[in-house]
Amino acid sequence: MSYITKKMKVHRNVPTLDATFAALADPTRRAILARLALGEATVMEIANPFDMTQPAISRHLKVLEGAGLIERRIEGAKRPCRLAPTAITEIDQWLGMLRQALSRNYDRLDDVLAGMQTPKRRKKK
Amino acid sequence: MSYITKKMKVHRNVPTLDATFAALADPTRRAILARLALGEATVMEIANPFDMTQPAISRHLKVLEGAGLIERRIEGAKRPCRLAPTAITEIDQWLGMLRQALSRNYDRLDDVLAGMQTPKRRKKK
DNA sequence: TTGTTATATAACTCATATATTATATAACAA
DNA sequence: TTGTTATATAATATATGAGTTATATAACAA
Repeated sequence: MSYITKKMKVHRNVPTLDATFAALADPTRRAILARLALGEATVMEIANPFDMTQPAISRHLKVLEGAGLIERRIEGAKRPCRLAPTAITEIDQWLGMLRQALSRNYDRLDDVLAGMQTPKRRKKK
Repeated sequence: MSYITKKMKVHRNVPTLDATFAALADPTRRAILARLALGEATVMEIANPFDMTQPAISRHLKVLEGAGLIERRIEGAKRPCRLAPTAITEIDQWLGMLRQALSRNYDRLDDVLAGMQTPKRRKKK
């Protein structure tokens, strides 16, 4: 029996996780986040170390902002960026499900191993 | 002053995080993982709830396996899949950096707020 | 005002990803 | 053996994504 009874249409209406994971899938964007982990920075400060044009970086920043991974303020002509907490929280929540499942599997493995010692015994770890 | 002195070529030589985040960016694949969190399942068992063809699901499973998110055994003609722990661990490690930075920012905010009470006090930038 | 700096947007190219249908392979059942 | 089930692969169409150059806008400095 399946965990769901009817055909499942994948809902694209939870764009946040899509956007966040997609944003993190790009190494340039992860490098930008690593940079911002050191502190706030303007677009040009971020762009400088990269072998890439400023428009390319601007697009990456837009993606990161859309994913809730960074925030930007306006300071004259500059747009300093910094890390935002929201997306990380959401990711952690979702990963929690997998972590739990994996730890349950681990417990089950312990059961199996324990069962090999004392067969026919059902044990909880 | 920049945190790195010369132009930075983004290294594509850490394919694991790329692959893992990219795998998680797809809602179908996240739904598959959610299914597997309930326990091992064969390809057809996984495919059934989805409004999508079997080859499409097979490809998704290949992506998930390539990302280290699932493992598969061979059992006759069936290929049961289950969650794998490796990718999650790696993600957690990487996210750790962001979490740390965010909590430091939070502490700094506390400093700022504290500084507002007692002005002229030295602020750590 | 004029020129310069900081950033964003548009138009375009090229590569990659996702889905489909059709088909191949391998195990199983009769 | 033959037919059926379980899964994978190939060929293909279409969409999306990341980079480029050129240009627009807005703030700043002189």
